[in-house]
Amino acid sequence: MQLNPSQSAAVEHDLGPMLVLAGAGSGKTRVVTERIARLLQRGVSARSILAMTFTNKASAEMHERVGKLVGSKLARELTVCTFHRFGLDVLGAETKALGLRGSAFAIFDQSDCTGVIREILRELRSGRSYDVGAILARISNAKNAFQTSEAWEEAQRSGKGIDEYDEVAMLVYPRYQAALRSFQAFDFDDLICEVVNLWKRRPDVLERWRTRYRYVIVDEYQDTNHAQLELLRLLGTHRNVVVVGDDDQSIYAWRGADVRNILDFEEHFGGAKVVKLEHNYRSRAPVLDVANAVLARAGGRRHRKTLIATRMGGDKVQHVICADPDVEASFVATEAMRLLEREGARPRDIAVLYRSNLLSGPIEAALKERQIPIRMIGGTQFFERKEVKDLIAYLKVALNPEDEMSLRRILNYPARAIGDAAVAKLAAHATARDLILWTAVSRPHAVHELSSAAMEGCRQLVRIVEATRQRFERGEPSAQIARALLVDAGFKEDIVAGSTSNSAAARRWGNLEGLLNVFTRRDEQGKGDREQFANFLRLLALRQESEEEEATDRVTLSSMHGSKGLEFPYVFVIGLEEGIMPHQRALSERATDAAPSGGEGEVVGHSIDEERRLFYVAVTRAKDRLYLCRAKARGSRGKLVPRTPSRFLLDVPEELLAEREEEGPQAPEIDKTKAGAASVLAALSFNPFSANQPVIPRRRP
DNA sequence: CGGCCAAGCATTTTT
DNA sequence: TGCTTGGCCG
Repeated sequence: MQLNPSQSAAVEHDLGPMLVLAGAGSGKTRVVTERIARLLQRGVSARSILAMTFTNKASAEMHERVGKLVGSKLARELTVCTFHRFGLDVLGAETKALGLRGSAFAIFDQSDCTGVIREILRELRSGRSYDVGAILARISNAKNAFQTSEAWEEAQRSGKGIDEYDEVAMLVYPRYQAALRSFQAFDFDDLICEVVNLWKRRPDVLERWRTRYRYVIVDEYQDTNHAQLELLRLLGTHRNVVVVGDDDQSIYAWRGADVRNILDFEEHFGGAKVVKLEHNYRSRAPVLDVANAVLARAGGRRHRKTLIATRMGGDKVQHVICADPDVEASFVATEAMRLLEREGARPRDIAVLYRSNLLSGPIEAALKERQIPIRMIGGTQFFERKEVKDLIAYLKVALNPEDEMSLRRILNYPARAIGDAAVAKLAAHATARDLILWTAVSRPHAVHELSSAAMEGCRQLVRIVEATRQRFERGEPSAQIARALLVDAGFKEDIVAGSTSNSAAARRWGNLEGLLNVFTRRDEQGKGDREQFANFLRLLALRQESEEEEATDRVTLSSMHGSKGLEFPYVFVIGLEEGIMPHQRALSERATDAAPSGGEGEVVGHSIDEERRLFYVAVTRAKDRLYLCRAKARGSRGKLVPRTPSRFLLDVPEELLAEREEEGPQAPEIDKTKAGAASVLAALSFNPFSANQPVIPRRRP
């Protein structure tokens, strides 16, 4: 298909900064990929082009699509990666300038970081428990604003009120930074901030990167934070900076994204050209009418855009009013069934979106009941799951005994009598003699006053790690090594013993199998030596899913956030009630909420707008048909509570919606709970536990 | 040190 | 309502 005039303007644009305001479904990726192809055609060297995205998935897709246009050989020369990956590569290439011991550093994910903070809080013995996530969020905000702990403290004290969490965060921040440095580790924020710091400190280093990358393209620009803007400003002196985004889809302010980056782009990069892509090629007119109505009420500063439909016709958007969540779920499932059987829809054409993952339960059950295959997006990232991290930590220690963070993680996992006291003794012993912790662990008899149980625990751990190390030396495939390790360390027993239910244990074991599969796949493709494997493990923190599925034909269940960038012919949005969408937390502030640094007060109004944009994102996922569902009553910690319709729903003019009521199964409401459970079991007609429960082989005694 | 029980509390989560 | 967390006791 031909490009429209705005699209070609963006593709053809020559020199100088440009902001492409790409409304939902306006062919943004196409514009970016065609633009890259165009640059290459004009003789720009592929090596001088840098395209940054936020997710691995987005960068993979972009890379692939450019490859289709220009050939994979040329595409390989391009740098298409996530912001964080770029930061990592810069830091990795500049270890000398950074003054790091050795060339490797660790990358700490969220749980590593909260672990560090938990430890610091324990040392501070504040006598009260805190939400570590809230503290981390504040530290993260400060870091991204390049406030040192002192400057931050100063700013906070002179400025308006500081709350309790600010106080603690101030106390923790410098210790947290010091701890990271002592582990020679970077957190995700550091991957960006430390690049900026380095470049500011060392103009000569910056100059090298500037000459290398003369064309920079950034996707989803509305999601960038202050540090990323700084990085871009430093790198973009050639002024060939092109950013693409949509301020109306800014939904990550709570994670530190600063929508002002996209609003003020023209100020940050003087003389910028602005192109608006307002033609929508995704959704039918009735869907877009609703989307535009939602935006019409948006407050705050915006780059005003109105989506223009190109796909006319189509059904009115349905407003489905359900008696309760079970009715809602059965409506969704029944309607999905109808679409599959009568309208020729494939499962992959259907998505169910919700504000909070908590809402997925009934839908999941209702779809399963009808044997409809589902795929869930969201939840804890694969590589952040505890058991996965435990196994990785073992492997890391076996490959590098100096990795103290990983060692501490596995020291007493599974439990082997090395508690807090024993760890403290081991650490004290090591520090006093200037040894690494591992050395102390391998010679427990030398450690003063270590209990004999703990000593035995150390010996056991050393045996396991040592056996693993030898396997690596013999060059066994990594999957095989990991499998043996699982047996040696007794993961299975611990998981079975430590899980509340069989299905939980099965799920966790399944995650380990998933990790083994990742290893196997890697083993099969050429593999590489121990060092490469160690590096691979290190990079897992930056990777999301175990890169499976995708191609599977299933109904998608996703949080609204998780659905960004996706599209489906049929979309159900559920739970459109006050308190859920917008979420309660957006309506009333909580002490643990971290206000984005530099934010202009009025936090509450701010977040309501973000909720509205989130609703807009959800609506614009739909191509052909959209169902907006709400329940008249919904459980809130156990009790069924009446619910009022979401204000966003009320903002949509009535004539744009087709309203229908769902009363639920006419089956006389005898005993709801019993009838419900019984009918579910009857419908399943097979053992509900056998479904996703891999057989757990018993280990020989 | 580890297991058990009770209280508290519960968004969203690209890297 | 169901899970995590922390405190207490064996």
